[in-house]
Amino acid sequence: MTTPEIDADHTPTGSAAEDELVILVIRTAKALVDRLGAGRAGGTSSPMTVVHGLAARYLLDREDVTTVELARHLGITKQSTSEVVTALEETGNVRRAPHPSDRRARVLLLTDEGKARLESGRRRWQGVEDEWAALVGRDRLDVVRAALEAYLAAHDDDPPTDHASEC
Amino acid sequence: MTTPEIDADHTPTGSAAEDELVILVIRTAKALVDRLGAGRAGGTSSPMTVVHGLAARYLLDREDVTTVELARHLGITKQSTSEVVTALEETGNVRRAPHPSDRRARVLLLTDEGKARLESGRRRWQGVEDEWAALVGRDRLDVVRAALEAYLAAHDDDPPTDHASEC
DNA sequence: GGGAATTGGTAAGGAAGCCTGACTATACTC
DNA sequence: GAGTATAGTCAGGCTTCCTTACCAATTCCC
Repeated sequence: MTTPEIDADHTPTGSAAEDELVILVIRTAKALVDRLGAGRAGGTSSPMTVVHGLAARYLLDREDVTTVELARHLGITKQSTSEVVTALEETGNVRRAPHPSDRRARVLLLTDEGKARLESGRRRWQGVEDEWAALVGRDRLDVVRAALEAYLAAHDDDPPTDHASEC
Repeated sequence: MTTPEIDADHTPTGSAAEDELVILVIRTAKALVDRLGAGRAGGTSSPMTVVHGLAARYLLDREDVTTVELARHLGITKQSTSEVVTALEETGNVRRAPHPSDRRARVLLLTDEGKARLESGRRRWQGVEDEWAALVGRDRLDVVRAALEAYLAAHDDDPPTDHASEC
């Protein structure tokens, strides 16, 4: 323990395939998704998939999120978002309440049950993160976090054609 | 650096939603995929999707890759991999050649055209990476790369039930 | 040598996630 | 009040991937 000494220059293994960073991020994300999904298979409490988790996660501590705002955050269409929310609603994790000032909109609220389940999910995520930290060190992971946040902050807007502003 | 002394206070912004690292990785990956896919929409040269890119990327500089090995690398079933390879073959990027020593197997080889297209794709990835580097600095990105590689090295084996070794 | 079990590969059908297109109902602007 | 923009839903389809089922070549083992 205590800093596994990561060796930041790659010293290519010789054969082939030094993955690009972009590829690494995508592959890691897939590995994480698979990992998290595996837990779900065990009949866990989590809603359904990762998207549902992301959606619920976004709802936490917010009380004025509408479907379209969630859609923007998730980077998918509002229609797909609506499906996700419906699933979340049917499993008792989310409640649709009338919007206080806009009668066509509805705010999405986590139910108590939803909060509890999300909390369990978050603990699981935290576990993975801790494990990762044990591998490379907390400080490195902080750098990773900052870099990812910076990227997302820079282009958090590649909407898959909200398609409402098209002629 | 190399300080076991964990300094875990992130100074929460107060309002809400400090994303977990796991979430950040997944969201970044999606952003990247969307970004890369956007280029494809413009009638670009790239095969089809990110998976195809990952597959082609793995084939580069290797000459003895079979479908199942590729499947293992991609983390999907061999059936799905076969589909991917077929698509790659139909677009002239990959060629299936008989395996030198195993007559039931076939090796997957990038055609010259495939190599050219892959190269163009890699340049695009590199561009994204450069942009990111401009944002956070090369050195930080090197840390990110190392951390991702470490994670993948640790659990690169979550096969979605190869399902051939069951009961 | 001659099965039996493995392994590489393919084919057909289905589940899941997301998208486009079309349509209400409310809100904003003049 | 008319016209446009926005929140949301419904219907249908595409894509990706998985499951189940199946061949063909290989290896194990007697």
